[in-house]
Amino acid sequence: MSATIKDIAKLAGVSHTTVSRALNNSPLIQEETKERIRIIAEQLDYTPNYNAKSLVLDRSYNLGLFFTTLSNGTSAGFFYEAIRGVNSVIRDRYQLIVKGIDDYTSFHSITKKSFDGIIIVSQSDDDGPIIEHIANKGIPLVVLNRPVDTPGVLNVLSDEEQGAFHAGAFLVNQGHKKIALIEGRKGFKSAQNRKDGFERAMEHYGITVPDSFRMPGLYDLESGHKAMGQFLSLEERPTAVFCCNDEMALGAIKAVFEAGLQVPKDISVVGFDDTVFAAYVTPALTTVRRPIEQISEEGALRLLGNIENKLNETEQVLLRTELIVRESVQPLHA
Amino acid sequence: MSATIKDIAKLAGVSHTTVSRALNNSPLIQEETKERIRIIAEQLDYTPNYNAKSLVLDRSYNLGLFFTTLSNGTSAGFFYEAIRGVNSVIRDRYQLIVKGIDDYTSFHSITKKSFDGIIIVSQSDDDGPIIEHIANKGIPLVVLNRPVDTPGVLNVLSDEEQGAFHAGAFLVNQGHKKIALIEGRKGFKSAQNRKDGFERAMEHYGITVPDSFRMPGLYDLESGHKAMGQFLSLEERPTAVFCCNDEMALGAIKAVFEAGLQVPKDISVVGFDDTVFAAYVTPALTTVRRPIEQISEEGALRLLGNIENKLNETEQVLLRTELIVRESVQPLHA
DNA sequence: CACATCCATGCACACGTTAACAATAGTCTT
DNA sequence: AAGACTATTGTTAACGTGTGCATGGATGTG
Repeated sequence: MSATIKDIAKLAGVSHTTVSRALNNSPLIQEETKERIRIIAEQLDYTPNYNAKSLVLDRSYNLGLFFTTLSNGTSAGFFYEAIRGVNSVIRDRYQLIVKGIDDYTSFHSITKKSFDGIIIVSQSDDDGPIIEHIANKGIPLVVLNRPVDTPGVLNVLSDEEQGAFHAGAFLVNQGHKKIALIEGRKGFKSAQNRKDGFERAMEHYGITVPDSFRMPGLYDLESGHKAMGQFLSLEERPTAVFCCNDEMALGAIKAVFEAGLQVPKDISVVGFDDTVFAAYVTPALTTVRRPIEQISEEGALRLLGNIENKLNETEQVLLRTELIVRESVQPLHA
Repeated sequence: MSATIKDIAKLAGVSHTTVSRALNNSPLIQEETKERIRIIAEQLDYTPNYNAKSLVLDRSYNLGLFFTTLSNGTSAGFFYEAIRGVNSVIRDRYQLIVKGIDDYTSFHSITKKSFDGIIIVSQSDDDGPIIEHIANKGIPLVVLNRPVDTPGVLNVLSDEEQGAFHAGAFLVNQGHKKIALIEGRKGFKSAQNRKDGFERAMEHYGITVPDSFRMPGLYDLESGHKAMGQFLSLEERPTAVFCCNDEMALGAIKAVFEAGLQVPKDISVVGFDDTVFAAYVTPALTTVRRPIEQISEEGALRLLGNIENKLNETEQVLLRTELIVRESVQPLHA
């Protein structure tokens, strides 16, 4: 059906070896021979058979992009940005194969032959086994978005501690002194990091946060709502609340409105994640944005570096988050 | 490195052909021989080399999922749902290769050898050339989301005319009689379909829409804002406005608020698309949802049918939209 | 002029798999 | 008991490409 190097060879009156070399721009072949062959290839609309190439070169030209799950729980914006970021660096050098980890019944088919490298956008501790499997098989790997301590694995993620620090600092700089915290789900590393950053900011500015200004949370709407309820029932209320994610912030805002108060006029609220809806709720939410697209770009870039230079660099890279200031924080003039 | 059928053959004391047949469960091989070979394969942790398989079987096990663009303009939710839908159908039978059409500098590398089939989620008329290229190459193809008249191409999309009809009918059923229309961008087929559906609903219920109740639009925030401005300046205002997409609806709502009026109390608004933010704006937008996930499922299913049965069914499938009722429409009691 | 050197190309095989055809042994038929 | 048929396995080539080694011609050198 489609032309092969042998067809070209016949027309050019050379061996298929020469054609192969010419099309790969080998220095062994005379320049004019190359040119002649290139022209014939063009005329025949020749495209190399990548399956054959793969077989002999032992490369697949495939890059795996695996998400914890495709079916549920991954936010659309997150997903989109991750694919965009990776795609922007690989362009036409590799094919991007998108998969959900939970679609695998067995990791058996994940081999060095079928993937030149793999990018895991990890959103759960359950991804441990697949990470280990891939590392064991010796496939170049980068894990994004979640800290991971398997040795020999590249790891790129956002510096959430720093992001939370900035959010806290911002509140202080806006004149707030009575600042409360709604924590993330216990056991999640992100929850710990965000809390740590917040605490560090408070310490740094010499602000003490009483125990009554700290409430646990579960990263969901309801727990944010409940926590804010508690704060509102205090004799001395906080003037600002830092919520460890946007969803809890939304719940918190709802609680404020239900109490007949206003955000940000009566209480300021800051979230974390810059979820898609953050810009559209009322008031638009001031929040911390994780640079997902940048993370995936950086991750893809370093992975390609490892693949193409046959290195095995294995550091952990932290990228800075960005504070997105919208309308949910009120400056307080002393 | 990794085991091949020849390694298995040696251990089993048979020829590699027998191993190949055994592992492919050929009826030619004795059941006990099969079992013996399977056990050895298991022990060696054998995985077939798909590149070799592909070469001889002339199949790639790859399915292309192409979007008009990845870099810009595709909405995240749309993107996510499309991938989910397709992914749920193919599972482990194929690898899903995600690409942006605008990343291709040449379609040259898109061949029958590298893709067993291709799904195009089309969002622009500019996709014409690639569709034709793929159809010419004889690669099984389905185009989603946008009507396409290239012969020999499967086409699955939502019935927007019907969706707009329902939206219009809903307004009438809520008691509205003075209903206005903000049209989509001229020249877009979707604009025509949505308008047609709306008109049909008005006719069906015997409601006349004066010319002053019709404004052109560009599918963007600003044109929606401007059009609503016009309606508000009329002596006799409409009580409800159907906007041909959500973004214009948003602009329209903004105009209402700026005029000191309320949605839906003073004017009801309906959108189209169920964009991600539709649920989060205030008031939450009543709108028409296109079943993207269902479209991509249906499309993938039919594509696989064509691939695996070597058919070339080539019909156009219209799927029903769904009216999502939220808070932007007020029932009007006569 | 004989020999070494270098440049451009070809030969033959390899990659891992499937499949057409051949071969062997056992079974059935008459 | 001979021939036909069947069931199971093996032999060999093929898919399209890349590469180590061999080859042959041109060029340079003493």
